[in-house]
Amino acid sequence: MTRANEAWESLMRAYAVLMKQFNAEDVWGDLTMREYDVLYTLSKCGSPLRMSELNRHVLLSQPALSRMVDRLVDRGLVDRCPDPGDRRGVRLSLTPAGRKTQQEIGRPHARSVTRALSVLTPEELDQLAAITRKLAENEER
Amino acid sequence: MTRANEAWESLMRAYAVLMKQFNAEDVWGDLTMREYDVLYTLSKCGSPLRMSELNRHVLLSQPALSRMVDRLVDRGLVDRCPDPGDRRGVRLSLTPAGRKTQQEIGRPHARSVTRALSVLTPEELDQLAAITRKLAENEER
DNA sequence: TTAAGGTAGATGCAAACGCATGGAACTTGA
DNA sequence: TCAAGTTCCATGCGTTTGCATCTACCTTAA
Repeated sequence: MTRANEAWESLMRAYAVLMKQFNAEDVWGDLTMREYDVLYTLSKCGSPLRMSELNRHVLLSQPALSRMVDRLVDRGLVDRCPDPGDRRGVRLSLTPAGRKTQQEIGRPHARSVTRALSVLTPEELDQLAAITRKLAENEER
Repeated sequence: MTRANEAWESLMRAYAVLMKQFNAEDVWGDLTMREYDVLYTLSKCGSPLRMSELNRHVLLSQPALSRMVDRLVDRGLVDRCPDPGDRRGVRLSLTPAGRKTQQEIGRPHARSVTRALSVLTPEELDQLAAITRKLAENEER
């Protein structure tokens, strides 16, 4: 077992444990965590976002994301309009209602995150952020 | 945005990026990553394992796990037998075929993991493992 | 001993997923 | 300029998922 494999296994385990914890919290309203993730990504990355770009951030297949966006559009949380520059593509953005929903869920969820990670020291938090950022940025190889 | 929230977002993003990378690798045979995860957990945690124990390690609802184990039993990869000490429960273990399959997939996958994490220094790998272990162990609060 | 409450895992069912594929629009090179 | 290849997103379809619920078994306490 190499160091790399131990680190990855430990990361996966932490992810699973925390995701379960967060999922069990009663803050999601009538959204799933995955749906919230889409709203959050749209709010964070700065709309409008392309489908493919959004898909890069969300752990979901392209067809599944396509249909989830469908549903969010139907529910009035996301706006999907054709991209004038590339007529194959779409431009996705939050509606005002979508932004509101994201914020209302995001606030208590952010508190849960803070609480769950409060076992780490500020130095550890910085290290964790730096290391995982390095991993995520190294998208190709 | 607190440090904790930045760290968590970065961790999630790294997880998503790496999972997509691994999923795209052609090493999974006729298993899904989630199915492999079950076999891996059984091999790592030392069988026999209770359903509920297995469920703690796998990011899947209890019913979904129950049915996945069904399928793995049907395919001859997992053995499920009643627990003599608690007749509600079951004892899950790998069959020889299951162990073989896990190893055959695990080997190349482990190499992918090593490669993907090779952007980190040994010190960073140790820090990552230590920090995420701390997070996972703090299961309750 | 037994009734009340809790825990382990299975099952019905609607919703969501991934894979394969489709059509339309962009890009490239001859 | 236009045929071949690529990219973008949507759709058909069988499989898997989560929620709610069920049954069976264990535990506690009166």
